[in-house]
Amino acid sequence: MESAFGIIAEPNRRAILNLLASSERSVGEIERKLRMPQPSVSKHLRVLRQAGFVEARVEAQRRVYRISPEPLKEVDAWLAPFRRYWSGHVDALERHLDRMERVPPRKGKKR
Amino acid sequence: MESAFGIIAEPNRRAILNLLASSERSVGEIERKLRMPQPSVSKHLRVLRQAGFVEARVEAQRRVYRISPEPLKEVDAWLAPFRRYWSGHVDALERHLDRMERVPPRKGKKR
DNA sequence: CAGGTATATACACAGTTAAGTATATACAGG
DNA sequence: CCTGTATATACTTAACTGTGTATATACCTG
Repeated sequence: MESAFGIIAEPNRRAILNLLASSERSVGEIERKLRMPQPSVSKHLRVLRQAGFVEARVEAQRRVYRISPEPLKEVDAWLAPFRRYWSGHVDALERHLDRMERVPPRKGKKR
Repeated sequence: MESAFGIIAEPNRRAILNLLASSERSVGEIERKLRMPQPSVSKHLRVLRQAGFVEARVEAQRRVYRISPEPLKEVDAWLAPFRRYWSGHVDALERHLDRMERVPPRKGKKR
């Protein structure tokens, strides 16, 4: 599943991203902070890397991972149409759209 | 998988939410607009309903679904720490945190 | 070079789940 | 009532995906 949404559906991956949100980390640091087996960390990081959520820098035997924002940006963008449901500015337009924008599918009108 | 993230990992469910973002719809309307088998629509709607993404109003034999924002709000909130990566205001603080906030490498066990 | 550290990968397995098909329930209208 | 419409649910199946275990690769230090 290559969708950004599918990637962040996994709790451990979100935990890793949360950790990287504040600063870059090596695999070992993630492993210890999250108390998660090393192969698991590496595998999740691979998924995140291939999906563009993180990128790695090689530093001797270490790989230091950091956030790469593109896919998260995409998720953020997807949320846009829904923000009106909680973004305070509850004006008439919203209710209006909600009631009117129905497409009567080729039959008589109802209600 | 009860997490809001798991729920929206499914493309058809996102499509349904997108449709409902602009206005409420009956099951049949969704079925036709998305050209998706009715049992599939009903099943996805159940998942969405149980997870709090939508709520339904009964209207004769129809069930009219509409967005219920809470879980999406939660997703939106989760994104907050990452917004600094693309929210324009790229100031020194960010890079600073990114470099400095590393665990003091060794010198005794942590905690 | 040996030995240790850091990370990646291969493989088998188990749990989850979306899709398809069939059927059940509820209501409306003649 | 009977029929058609609208929606939900049961069950099976195939595909995926995360985990654990074991191993491979790379690099550093003495």
